[in-house]
Amino acid sequence: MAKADAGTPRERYRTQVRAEIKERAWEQIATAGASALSLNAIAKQMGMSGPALYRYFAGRDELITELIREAYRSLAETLRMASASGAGLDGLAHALRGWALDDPQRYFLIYGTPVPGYRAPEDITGISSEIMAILLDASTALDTATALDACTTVDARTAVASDGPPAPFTAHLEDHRDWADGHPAPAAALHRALAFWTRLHGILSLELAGHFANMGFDTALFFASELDALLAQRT
Amino acid sequence: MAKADAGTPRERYRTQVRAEIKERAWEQIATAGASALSLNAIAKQMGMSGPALYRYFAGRDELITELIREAYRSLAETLRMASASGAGLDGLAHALRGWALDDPQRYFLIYGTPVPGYRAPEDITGISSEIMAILLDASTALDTATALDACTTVDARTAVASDGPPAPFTAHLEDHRDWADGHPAPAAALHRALAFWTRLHGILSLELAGHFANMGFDTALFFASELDALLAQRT
DNA sequence: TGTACATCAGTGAACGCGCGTTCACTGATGTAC
DNA sequence: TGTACATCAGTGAACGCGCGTTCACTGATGTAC
Repeated sequence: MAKADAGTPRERYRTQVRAEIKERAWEQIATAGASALSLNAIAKQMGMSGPALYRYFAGRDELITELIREAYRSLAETLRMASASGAGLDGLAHALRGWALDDPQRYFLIYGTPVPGYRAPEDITGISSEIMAILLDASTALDTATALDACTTVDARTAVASDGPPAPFTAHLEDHRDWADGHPAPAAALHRALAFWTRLHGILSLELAGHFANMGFDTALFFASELDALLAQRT
Repeated sequence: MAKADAGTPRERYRTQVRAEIKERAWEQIATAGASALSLNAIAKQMGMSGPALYRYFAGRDELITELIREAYRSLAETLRMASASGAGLDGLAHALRGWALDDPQRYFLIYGTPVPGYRAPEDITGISSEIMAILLDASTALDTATALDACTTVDARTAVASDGPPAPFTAHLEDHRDWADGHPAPAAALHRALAFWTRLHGILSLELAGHFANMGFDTALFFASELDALLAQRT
């Protein structure tokens, strides 16, 4: 009767098979992309008949949704661990990059071309804003540290990062910060977090899609360069 | 016998029907994404039978390839016109944004999630590097103008844009500029062009995918802000 | 100008495929007395 | 401990669908004399 009957052998078997289905699904996605994911193909690969999967998922849509959820959770946990190890925005960036390179199609499942009409369920929005919260934490920490530096050193190049009037868009964010969901980050940190997200996504998505192939430069170096510029920039 | 028999009524009809097929294809892509594109559905919508389309395209793959080519050509022409009107990098950025917002799925056809295994034909690479050349022109022009400013004015904030030793990645590009395809742009301009591309793509792709929906800030303002930062940045 | 022929757009039937999904059923596993 | 029953994983057949693609054919349009 209890909802979490995880102890009984049958329940353990169930979760195990569910896990294997998802495992095969990830393999398929990595090989041929999410649009090619097929229940029958997964079943065949597991040595079962197609309808058997309906014991574990209500249908293809539910499986895909679960995979998206899993991708979000995996990314959130990766960033949470990087954050916990005290690496700051720089560490988050490299954790993000590592996670993306680890399974490009998983990255695209979250940040790739949207399929028109699909709506992500409610709980995924939650994970998504948890990710944003981690970014905002690190962003706030950076700005705070920079401000302290500026007070205790005479290095003008560091000081400029928190000097002068705020950028127009930073000012705009003062009045449009609902998406930060109550996070106490200053507007400058919101601004930096947004730039962090979009700039790194820009590089990663083009890199993973192969648009840098045959261009010959070192993509890791470019990534690091953009990251440096971002961290040094005044918002 | 001549290859371009564009004058004869039959040829005019042919190109007209071909154009309508592509038109319907774009409508379908805009509605349901590229993966949902179906020859039979297009034929039905035009009031013909499915096999009729094989008079105009060798198959689904050729049609999609042609659409991708058309998207690249459209983008290249849009940027070429913006460039010709003398608007510089700023104008290119807004032309790019307008083009992307005009038909998000067309943008994703070029810059979206790649389908593993697909290889673009040779001539598309050509258009792609033509786009890059336009970017490099504008980027070079900006750096040159900035350098002149720095010589004739005493505004230190402008001068810093071309001051000091080059960034490490700019130095790296000195040795890895084959992709510029003989373009005479200085390495700093290559660097800025790359940042232009990836940063704006980062914003646009997330915006078009709906990741900014319900965040409440003005995406156009964010775009302009990132553009300003990019143009002011020293490379 | 009309007649004979070639070109070619479009049709309808058909093939084979794989998809998601349903349903009635079998057989093994777990549970209650 | 064994017996009766309930649970439930998995099967195989079937449905309906739409897809890309081929093929032989019809009929209209253009061309050559």
